[in-house]
Amino acid sequence: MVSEATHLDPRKAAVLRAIVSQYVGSGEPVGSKTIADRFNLGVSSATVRNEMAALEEAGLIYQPHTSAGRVPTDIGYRYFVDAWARDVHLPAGDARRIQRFFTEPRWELEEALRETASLLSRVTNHAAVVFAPALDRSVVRHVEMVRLSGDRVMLVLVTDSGRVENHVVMVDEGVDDVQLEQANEMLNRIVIGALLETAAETIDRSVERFPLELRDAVTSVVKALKEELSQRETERVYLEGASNIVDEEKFADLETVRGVIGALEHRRLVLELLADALAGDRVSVRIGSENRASQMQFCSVITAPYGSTGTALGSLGVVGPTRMDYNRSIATVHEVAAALGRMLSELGL
Amino acid sequence: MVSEATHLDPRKAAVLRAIVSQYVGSGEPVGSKTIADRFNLGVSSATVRNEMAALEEAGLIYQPHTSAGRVPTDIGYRYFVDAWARDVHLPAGDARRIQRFFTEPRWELEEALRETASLLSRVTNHAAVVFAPALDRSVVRHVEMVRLSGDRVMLVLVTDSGRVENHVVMVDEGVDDVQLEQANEMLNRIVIGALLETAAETIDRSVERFPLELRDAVTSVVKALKEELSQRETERVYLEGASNIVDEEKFADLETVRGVIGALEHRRLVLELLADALAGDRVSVRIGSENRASQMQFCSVITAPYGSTGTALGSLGVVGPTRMDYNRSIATVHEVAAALGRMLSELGL
DNA sequence: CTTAGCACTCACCGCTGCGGAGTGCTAAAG
DNA sequence: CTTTAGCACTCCGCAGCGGTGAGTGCTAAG
Repeated sequence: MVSEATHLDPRKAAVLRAIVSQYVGSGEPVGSKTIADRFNLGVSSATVRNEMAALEEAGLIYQPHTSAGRVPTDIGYRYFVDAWARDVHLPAGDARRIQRFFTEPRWELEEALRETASLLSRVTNHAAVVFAPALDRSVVRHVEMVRLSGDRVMLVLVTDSGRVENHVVMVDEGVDDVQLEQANEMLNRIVIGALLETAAETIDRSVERFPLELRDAVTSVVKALKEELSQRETERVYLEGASNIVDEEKFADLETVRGVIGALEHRRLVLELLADALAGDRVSVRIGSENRASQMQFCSVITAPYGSTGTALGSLGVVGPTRMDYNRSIATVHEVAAALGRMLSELGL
Repeated sequence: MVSEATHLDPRKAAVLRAIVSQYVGSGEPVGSKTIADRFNLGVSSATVRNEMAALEEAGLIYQPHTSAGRVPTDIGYRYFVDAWARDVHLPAGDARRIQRFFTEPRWELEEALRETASLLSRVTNHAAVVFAPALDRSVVRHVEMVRLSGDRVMLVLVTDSGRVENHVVMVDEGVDDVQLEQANEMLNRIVIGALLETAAETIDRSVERFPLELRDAVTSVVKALKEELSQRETERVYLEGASNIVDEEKFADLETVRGVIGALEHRRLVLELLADALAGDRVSVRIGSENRASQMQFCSVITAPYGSTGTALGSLGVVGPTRMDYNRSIATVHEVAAALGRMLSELGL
């Protein structure tokens, strides 16, 4: 993925580090004098200038225009992150804030995840995203069919992870309450303990065990479940703090802001952002052009999987400008993911 | 609320109308010559200038600076809306688009509402909001208690409007499955047919009918339900198209955009916006400073209740700049509300 | 009451000149 | 060979300036 990191001699690295730190803070191109003055590298600005020329040659920094200071490129940020941004730990204040949040009792999974997104956005001042637990491991605990009106039946499916899936299916008008209840019992016998993923197939295999007049209903249940599983995941994305994008990005270009916010509204796109985090097991950082989506060229996305056992239940992350405080963001995402994982594991998931 | 509309003689009114129409289209202050040329009022620009001076005196328009054209004030927009923006009908294209949307079969209430918000935002190019059906009329159809783990029980509650409420409650470890089932049956006997609103109280009144070892569980069910009903409504707000705010507002001020988007993320605030629509029975328009929230001073909010029978089930609307095409927006909100109402009524709600 | 004419105002635009930050290069010092 | 001081150079950002044009308010005539 990331090309083998160019190796930099210690002083070049120090200069790069200084540039990134300074630029992230000030937002303005940083010059050689600033570095020589403020970071005690023990060399003069002239030397720094030489090093900068080399760093620019290597593609790690660039000048917005002749006779301006330097700004990190995406590659420069990448080096910075790989070299120094791992294993930084959180400011104590933030750590406490996160801890306090997770000690409050919380029963509702959805609410908890939404609020986690909100916490993440407030602590980092970036847009935050939480993707709800993957289905893979969920086991069906109960199925209930409830008649809403003549031919509309609500199918409710409860899993051990505390998720409730519901879907309206149509049944033949002729089906009476007794038949429905029989079908319900039968469904429960068949499906309890099955993985949610495979529930539809499990039912499908047993369809001939149902009385004839109910088969239509059962097959539509199967169909509904399959749809559900493929589509619902886009609805399990919680986004909070998108407004942070507006002012935190110094984007000259309103169009860019619009693009980013628009992209965040596309759940599919957000899902993609979070997808590879699910696969990995560490915090993942995607910087600027490393993002596939064109609207995200000026953003960095920091994501992490969360889960109690090491197998990821879901993932979460933040989206901010490439010019962000990577140390803090990474540490925060890491910590929140860990804390959420602990909370879920205490809930027995 | 709105102060008794100043009465304008026909020609002043015509000039105001011209100014609003023109300004909404062009976004630039409109001068007397433009009006005299483009709108055939049969008078010269000098006369228009005189009328404009009077309109400015009356507070309906203003000049951004001396020797600029005129721009409508909030009061001017208000006059415009009251006088001409009612009962305008939709461009045929939009009408068809809406109709087509609502002919697609749709079973999931939540999904339908979310997509309705999306439709509304795409047709109007504004941020759109849909507030889910009010609880008032929902009748409980079924209650189910499902044990998730030792002491955690998931309470699922299905209403005839197709809503599913779920909440995790804690029970005494000692309660076994048989007892739980008994309690469940009893709960169903008590609560089926009750209004969702009053379900908690209904249960509360019958708590002594339950066996002693289950009372704790039942009271926590009651508590959970009460919380649920008071809090959940903020989670029934669907917002789509917030990114439209970014570029459609010509806000010089990024801060304003940030404020608006931030406000839209606050579900409580959005809820307030939608609240009075629920009470009324027509499209409601709130212009600029007519909004209570300070962040909304530069926005107009157009809302309408929807519902099959005349009693509102919920409300929906759009949020855009005060400089919006009121005719179109009002007509669209009206039409979508009506169509959604029809759809729900076909579903038997 | 309407309108033509006119003087006036003021945002906008492009131009110019200046100051300053920051650079790259060169040559001397270590 | 590396570091550093010095210096000329580039170019952004800003402020000042006059011209242009849109739009106004006022006045006086129809």
